[in-house]
Amino acid sequence: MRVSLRTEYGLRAMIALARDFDDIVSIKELARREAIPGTFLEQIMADLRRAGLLESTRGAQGGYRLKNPPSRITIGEVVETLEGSLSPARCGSDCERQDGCSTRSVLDRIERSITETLDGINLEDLVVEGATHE
Amino acid sequence: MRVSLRTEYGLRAMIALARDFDDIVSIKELARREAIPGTFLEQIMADLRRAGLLESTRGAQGGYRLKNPPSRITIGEVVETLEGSLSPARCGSDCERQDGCSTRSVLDRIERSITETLDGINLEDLVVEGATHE
DNA sequence: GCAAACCCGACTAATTTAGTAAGGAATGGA
DNA sequence: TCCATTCCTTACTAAATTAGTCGGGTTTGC
Repeated sequence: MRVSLRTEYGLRAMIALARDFDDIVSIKELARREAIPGTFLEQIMADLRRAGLLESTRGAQGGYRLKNPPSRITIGEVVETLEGSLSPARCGSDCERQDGCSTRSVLDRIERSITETLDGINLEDLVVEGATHE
Repeated sequence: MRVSLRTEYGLRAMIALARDFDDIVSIKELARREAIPGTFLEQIMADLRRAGLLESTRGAQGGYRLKNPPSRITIGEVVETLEGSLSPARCGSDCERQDGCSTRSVLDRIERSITETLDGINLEDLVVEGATHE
């Protein structure tokens, strides 16, 4: 259960955009600032845009910016977009004790707890926390 | 960031042992009850024993049981044993802004939050919650 | 002694991760 | 109008991880 590098990159890019909320920043510039491979970041940003967390401007002088203010975007949204569900192989239709299945409730409980935790932290929190970094 | 099947198996086995806290249960029996491949479970149990969460008895009529009462074992311990750290590639010695590195603090904060959450749930909680399963 | 059970390391197939590569489409400015 | 810039999309690949299997060894109760 580790956070993938892909998600780390996505979080860092989102936090960088949160720091300059008013500007449009290109992938090239973001990749340079955060030392992330450009073509990889391109894919990540596309996913975040499709998920409705970013908006893009195409063409020259184009780039990305947050679709909502930093305080309105949680890291839960970012992580869920880039990682998908927490659960492993799901208890499917072949599970004979579907209703009260204890396995299901254990994983669900863990998933709910973690989701709640991550939804409780927004980008603004992280910008403030990491403000001293340069 | 998904919980591996390996960890799910480990959690289920630990919960099963928590239900019969007084008995010694063999891997064969545990594997049957929880429908987990026996030789795979064997490896998982060995890891949990090495981590100090289980104790084993060798030879005929041997098996495993929890080293401590269910209320004293958290799922954080189980998950950490079986999954290892949450973090991806760590911010190593080549990171030029080691001290105030914002990346580091972001991942650390996420990791701390999740760890706290998982350490707040013990095996007894889960036994009670899943008690209706059969 | 022998069967039941844990113990241990090596091996493998399938999947996921972390990218790279190549080209297409939109757009601002000269 | 042209063209450099920038986003957009799909396809591919090497390395790592996951989910096991396999074959043997050791311990112990009966």
